Amino acid sequence: MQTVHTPTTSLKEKQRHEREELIIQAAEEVFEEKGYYDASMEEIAARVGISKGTIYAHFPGKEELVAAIFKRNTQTFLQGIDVVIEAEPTPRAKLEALLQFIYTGLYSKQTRLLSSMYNGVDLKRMIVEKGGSMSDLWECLVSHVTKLLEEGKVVGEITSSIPTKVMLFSFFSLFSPKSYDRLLLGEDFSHEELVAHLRRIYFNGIANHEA
Amino acid sequence: MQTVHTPTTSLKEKQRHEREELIIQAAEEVFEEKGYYDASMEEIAARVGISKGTIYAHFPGKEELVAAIFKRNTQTFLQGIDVVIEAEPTPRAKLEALLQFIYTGLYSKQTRLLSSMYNGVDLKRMIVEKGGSMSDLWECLVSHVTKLLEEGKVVGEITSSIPTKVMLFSFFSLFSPKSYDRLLLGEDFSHEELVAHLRRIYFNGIANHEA
Amino acid sequence: MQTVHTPTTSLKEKQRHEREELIIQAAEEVFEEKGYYDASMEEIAARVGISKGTIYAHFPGKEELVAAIFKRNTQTFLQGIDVVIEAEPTPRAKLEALLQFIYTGLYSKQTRLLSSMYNGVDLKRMIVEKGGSMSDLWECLVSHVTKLLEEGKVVGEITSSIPTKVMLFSFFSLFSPKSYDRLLLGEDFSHEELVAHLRRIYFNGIANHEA
Amino acid sequence: MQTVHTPTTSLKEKQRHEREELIIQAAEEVFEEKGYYDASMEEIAARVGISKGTIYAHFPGKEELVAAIFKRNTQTFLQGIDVVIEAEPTPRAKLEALLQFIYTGLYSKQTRLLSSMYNGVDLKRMIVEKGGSMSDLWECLVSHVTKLLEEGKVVGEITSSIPTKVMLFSFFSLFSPKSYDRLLLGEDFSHEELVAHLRRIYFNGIANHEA
DNA sequence: AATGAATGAGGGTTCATTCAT
DNA sequence: TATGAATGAACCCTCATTCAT
Repeated sequence: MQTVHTPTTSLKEKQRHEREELIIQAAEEVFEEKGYYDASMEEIAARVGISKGTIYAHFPGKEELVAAIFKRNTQTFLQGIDVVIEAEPTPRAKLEALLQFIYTGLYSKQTRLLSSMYNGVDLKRMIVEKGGSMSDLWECLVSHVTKLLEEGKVVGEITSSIPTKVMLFSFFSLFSPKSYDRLLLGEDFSHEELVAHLRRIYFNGIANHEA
Repeated sequence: MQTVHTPTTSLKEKQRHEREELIIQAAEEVFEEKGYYDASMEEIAARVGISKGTIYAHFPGKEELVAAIFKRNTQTFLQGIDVVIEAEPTPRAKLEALLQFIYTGLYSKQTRLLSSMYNGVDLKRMIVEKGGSMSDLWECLVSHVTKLLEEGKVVGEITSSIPTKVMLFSFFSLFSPKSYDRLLLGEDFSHEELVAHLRRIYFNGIANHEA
Repeated sequence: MQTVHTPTTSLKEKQRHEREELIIQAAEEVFEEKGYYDASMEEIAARVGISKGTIYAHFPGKEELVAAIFKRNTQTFLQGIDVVIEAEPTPRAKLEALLQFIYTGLYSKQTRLLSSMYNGVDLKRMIVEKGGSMSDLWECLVSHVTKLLEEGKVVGEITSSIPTKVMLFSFFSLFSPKSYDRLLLGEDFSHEELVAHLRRIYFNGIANHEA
Repeated sequence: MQTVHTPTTSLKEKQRHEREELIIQAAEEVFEEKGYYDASMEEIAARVGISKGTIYAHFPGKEELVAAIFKRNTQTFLQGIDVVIEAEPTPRAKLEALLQFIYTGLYSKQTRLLSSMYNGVDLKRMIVEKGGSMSDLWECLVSHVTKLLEEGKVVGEITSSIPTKVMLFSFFSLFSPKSYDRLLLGEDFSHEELVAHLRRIYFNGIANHEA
């Protein structure tokens, strides 16, 4: 009997989720293309093929739409991190795998989106207020990398003469997707090639050359 | 007669320039504090102590105000680069000096400003369209760094096994001021310490270790 | 067959009526609490425990819902008037009874509702257009009071030196529930006390003091 | 010298005031015609012959526009009250004069406006919050009438057997302009006639008949 | 017949830009 | 030339109403 009703409910739930997913995707596109302010609810709606009002049936407002984007991406992303890391033997190998995962995965998109919106609203405030999940992604990432770097120091793979925090900072600086990458690199490099080179620079840069 | 008028004209010209400078300074402040959208012409004018309308006597619009900021910074900046570079002997020393100059100078502010506004407007389009001068800074910087990197390769200071373009990219990635620097680093490092560490990572990363 | 169906139909009819009654009650509540504009169909529906759409199966729109409220109240009210009046001997006694009936009965609510919504919509137009029934209540009331006042004049209970129309106007002015009653009176008076005093003022005011 | 500047300033001030006055007048019209909600800033602006935005240069928002209306009316009104009262000898005469003043003056419009908007917004809240002046009018009026009624009781003109508060309430009930006055009275009475009759009813109603 | 997701017109508000003074 | 009042387009959001299920 409940088997009769449960599917019915999940059908609607499912449709609702699909619709929300479509909205989030469109919003993501438009936000990235135009930035937070020039992205209008109207255009987002139009790109989904629905009306403005419908968005508000799914998300309370524009800010919450941004928060939802981050939340979704965060969830997807966090799920992958552990799997990737555990598959590798040494701290350095783990870091390299993490790096590959980040750079080729949706962290790339996320960061690009973030940077396209930073200082959009009080995006800082907003993400702190509404998106506990956003901080989660960040903290999870930071704690993983920190742990790996320190393990690397312990096993002698990584030099101890540079503070871990600086290495952490370099890590994110070097591998964060830049909006000017194409500008600098032209079309000469694939993502894969680029990341391979950057990896070499980074690990050479932090390597323990005395070993 | 014209000898009477010419100085008068230059006086006015001078005053005009001073006024524009004041506007640009105020605009720079407000844009960085609030981002492109939340910065209002009203507030910029108020901070200069003039009226909105007067801004329009000097700049055609808000976008052009941004362009003017970049243009002025560019000019100031370009003037310093050559001096700094020429004072050093080797390619690597030149690069390090350039780096120091960049990181401690106003390129820092410029970048921060840029990132605080990126995707504010169609800032991408705008800078391309209106800011020929913007590209100038960029291209000058790029050509200098490229030249130095290649010279370093020639003299054997720098490994030839990584493409110059990638090194270039790394250079800017690693040393560009990030909005999350304080977040990652806390208050533990001064700018000077940080740049010293990053320099070590970078040059170790691209060093020719066979030498 | 039709004997089978007829009761079925009336059952449905009855249920339909009950449903409409529930909607009207909820609407009345919400309209009075929030006023016409801030009352949303959503909330009315929610308070009945049905969906918005269902309301539209019973009433063509929000305005008609208001009209229906007045219509129902009118009917209920008109039924009481005659009974009350006939039970009294003299015109003045009839008027006093009527007054008591009005003031303690649902005319009070009606008027409060009306005033809470007046100029809500083009409520004026609407009531004229849609609520023939509304005018009915009004006209019935007016004709009864007019008749009683004139009878009172004839029997010498009421002064003839004031036009009946003015007395009529005073009647409604004095006894209409005001939204500021609590404001002026504080908590010092019960409805009963207040109406007793007002009755005295009114009848003293219109009394034939020569008699 | 200051005589040169002062007029310049007052000219602009004056123009500003005139413009505000025009806006308030138009707003008053539209609010009364349509009620708070159906009155759109657009229409108010159109009726002044200006654009929507201009209204916002004078008033922070729609609610404040309402508050401004009340404030202005209040000021105008309060100025008249004392003058009118002092010119009369006895409490009753003062009350009658006050009544005449109220009924024929702009209190009439004010009340009509108020009633046309009551329950519009949280108009209650709003007026309390923003329009200290609104309460002022009310309290001033109430305190005057109360005082006069009690003086009347002391000198024996007015019966002591009805609480002053009730008389107060009756006073406002009877003389407040009603939206249904024309409905009840037709075109048979002028304001003057009507107020004369009501005055008689009221004072007869509260008179001390034992005297 | 009931649902509630979707619609879309409409409203208040902001602000870059213009222009009469 | 400087001013700042005025403009008006654009935006976010609400909610009565509709309609596919």
